[in-house]
Amino acid sequence: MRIGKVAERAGVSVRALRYYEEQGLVIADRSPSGHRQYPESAVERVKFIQLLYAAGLTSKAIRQILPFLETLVATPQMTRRLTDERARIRGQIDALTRAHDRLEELIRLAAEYENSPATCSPSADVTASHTSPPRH
Amino acid sequence: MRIGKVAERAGVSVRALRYYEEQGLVIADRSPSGHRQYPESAVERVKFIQLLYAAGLTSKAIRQILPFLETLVATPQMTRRLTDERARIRGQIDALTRAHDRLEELIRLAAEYENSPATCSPSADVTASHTSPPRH
DNA sequence: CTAGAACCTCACGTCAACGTGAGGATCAAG
DNA sequence: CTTGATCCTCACGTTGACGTGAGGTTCTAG
Repeated sequence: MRIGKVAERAGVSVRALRYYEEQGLVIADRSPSGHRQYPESAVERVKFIQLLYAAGLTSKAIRQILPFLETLVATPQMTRRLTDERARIRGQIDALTRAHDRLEELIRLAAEYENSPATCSPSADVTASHTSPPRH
Repeated sequence: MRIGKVAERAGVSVRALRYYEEQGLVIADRSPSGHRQYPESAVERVKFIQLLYAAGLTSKAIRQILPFLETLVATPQMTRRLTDERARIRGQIDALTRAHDRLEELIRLAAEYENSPATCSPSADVTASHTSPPRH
């Protein structure tokens, strides 16, 4: 399969695929004329790479994890990398969840204002990081 | 309060605080000599800014949301911004959760391999290791 | 009074994951 | 055979949130 088709099916740009090769994340055969030739499996591989990128992993971190997919051989270092990244992602989810909850709180206040602008509490400490009190 | 103290208490760098001012996220008085003077509330404000940065908001997005904290006046656009960002964060949490689950799956496979490498790989040459050998 | 800590303003450097031409070769269809 | 789509390799540009000096002023403790 050629690069354009892989890009289309994996939902990434052609440039991204060339970049992934440059980073050692995908390997492509070459036709006699120099065009990249990908196996079918490349599509799933690229999708997985995208998943990890979306989770905040760097090219380097992905490159260190990818060999496990092929060999399924888990060295202690490999296990360590996997669990480390899992921990990082958990932390990231926590941070996002905190931000989400704070925004939700603000959205609730906004809704209260839209329902009755005149009666809104004048000095709620909106920046404080306490959790909202139990609503009855 | 001066910039160094605010930085320390909010857990950010002095440079970051100057950058936030440049971006219009915090306002600081100036002493006659030109040193920035922050109110106590600046610490919480900066922590909130950091929370939003950590959730992937840009300076611009934060700048558009911050006025709501002071006025508590919710225009339709403000409500829109808040809910839009909440949606974005939810999407981000979803993506992270998918990556997390996928890593967990790999970690499970790695653990299986470490428990019985022979069933995963033909080469059973186990050199001296401090990990506990398989007990019959 | 003096030294060092803390502050100031430029202004260039960084890093990652690509985007965006430039300039040219190759492929697929009519 | 030609033409338009697709591909190639450089190689510089982009974006965001700061880092990092350079060169100079101000504050504060002894």
